[in-house]
Amino acid sequence: MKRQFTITTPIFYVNGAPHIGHAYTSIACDVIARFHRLDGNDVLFVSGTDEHGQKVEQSAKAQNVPPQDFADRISQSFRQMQKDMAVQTDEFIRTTEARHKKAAQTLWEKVAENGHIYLDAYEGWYSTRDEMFVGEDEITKHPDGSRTAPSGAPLEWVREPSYFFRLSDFQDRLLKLYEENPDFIGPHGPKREVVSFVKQGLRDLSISRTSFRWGVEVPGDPDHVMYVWFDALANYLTAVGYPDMKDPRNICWPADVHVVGKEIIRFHCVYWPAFLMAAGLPLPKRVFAHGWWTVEGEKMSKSLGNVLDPKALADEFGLDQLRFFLMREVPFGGDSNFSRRSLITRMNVELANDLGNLAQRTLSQVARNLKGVLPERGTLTEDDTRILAQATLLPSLTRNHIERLAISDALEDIWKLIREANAYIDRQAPWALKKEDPARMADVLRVLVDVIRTIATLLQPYMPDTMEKMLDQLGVEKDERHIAALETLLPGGRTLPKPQGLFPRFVEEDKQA
RNA sequence: GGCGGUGUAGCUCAGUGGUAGAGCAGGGGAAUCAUAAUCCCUUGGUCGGCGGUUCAAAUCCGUCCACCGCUACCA
Repeated sequence: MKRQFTITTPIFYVNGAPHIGHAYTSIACDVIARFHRLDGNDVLFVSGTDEHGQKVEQSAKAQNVPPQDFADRISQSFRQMQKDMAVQTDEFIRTTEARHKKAAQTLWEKVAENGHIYLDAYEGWYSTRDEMFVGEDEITKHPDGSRTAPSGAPLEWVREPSYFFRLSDFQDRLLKLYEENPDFIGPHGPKREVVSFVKQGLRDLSISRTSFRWGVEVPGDPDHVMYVWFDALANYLTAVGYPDMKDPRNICWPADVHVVGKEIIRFHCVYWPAFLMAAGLPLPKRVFAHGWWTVEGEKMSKSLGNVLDPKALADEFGLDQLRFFLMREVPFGGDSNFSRRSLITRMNVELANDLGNLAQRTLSQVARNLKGVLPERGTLTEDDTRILAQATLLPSLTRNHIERLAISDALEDIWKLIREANAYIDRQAPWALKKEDPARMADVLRVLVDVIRTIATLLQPYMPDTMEKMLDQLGVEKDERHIAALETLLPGGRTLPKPQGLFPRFVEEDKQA
């Protein structure tokens, strides 16, 4: 049954070049989006960049360029990264675009109209040198009564006018939301953190700043710009045409899932639903937090110099190989470690040996022993029926996993069938049947082609380029590659192209000192 | 400090009351269609420690230890 499916990546903050973490979250969303398209659904896949805030203003100043130029450059690098990773978004929202400012300001006006915003003052210890407020627990108190920030900068008590959002009014409604929609936040760990955070009591949220200018102006009070998160979160509405209620993309709201990094879970699970409730808008159905990558066991950081560039990795190992590894290595939602060794192991064992070799050994026999012509489905033995049944079941198993955002579990099930197919070909030994019973040999090879077709079809979201080639080799036409098409058998008699290895083994170059 | 997470085979992890699991790595064998790939069999764990509940606990409760994350207004 066809349905509308809307998915978003986190909105990327433009204070640095994209790294493997940004690629990971983009690819994960892309796999889910592609799977839904393959399954016949209408998909809106949204990504974008968050370009306002003091940090951007400062970074631009440090480079002596206007903030917009700075943001343009970094935003472009994120777009390029997604292109390099074969991530196909439908919308890319930049928070500096006019359409977005309009959406954010309209959202603000709605929330204000409904009485959830008031003007007061934000007070706290402020470091002029760092241009930031410092929390009570980060402050060092000195014997003479003075206070300093972690940076050592002196602090002064500052009172700054600020608009506040009545977040405290939403505590009960938020708890009710989590309770009535157990899947609203995933996975369980972050969910408990959010729930206990809300249960501890919510304070009203300061949602405007006067200390810098690089932001969306607060409607009716040009001295203030919006707190970046009020601005940034609104991008999800911008993507569906808000506030134009006649925009055809309106039907894409509410989003089915916001995929986010675990560090921004609170903004999406607490502030965002509260803003939407305050504006009287429908809430997203789900927020899902994924974990972080470490690199060779260490935290990725600029100072360690181990920040991974996704483009360089794709160039060295292959884009589909990289996509596969990122999706396979870790249960979506958990933290994981990136190491060359485990990437190479997975490439060689799972891609080259298990899958690539399965296709190659099957197709080379079709090419050599059947003159490359796909045979008709023959009389099925018990063994044939069993593996075909497993293949028939696979689409719904995979669909269920994707529905739960269990991206790696789906691969696990697909690989179970791949291993089973390798066992099947050994049991049936079509190379031995060649002389004894050529008709049976053709039947066995046909069963294998059908099984591999199912596998390749379902792997398209993960490895779009290579699976396209595999389906070409299997003689599957372009319009026979969606999930529903698996229910129709390929007609026999097609001539298959000459098979070629798709996943070469990766041999590490000798490292010379 | 508070809240939360993790701790299961050499490695990465699955397993929420009923005789310890998968993949990789290791060992033995088979096969030779294929990218020296594949298949079969197999070694290996007092499920972080201690205590408790139960006929029965990796699984529930308590406590301790180790590591990690969050602790709102700089995303």
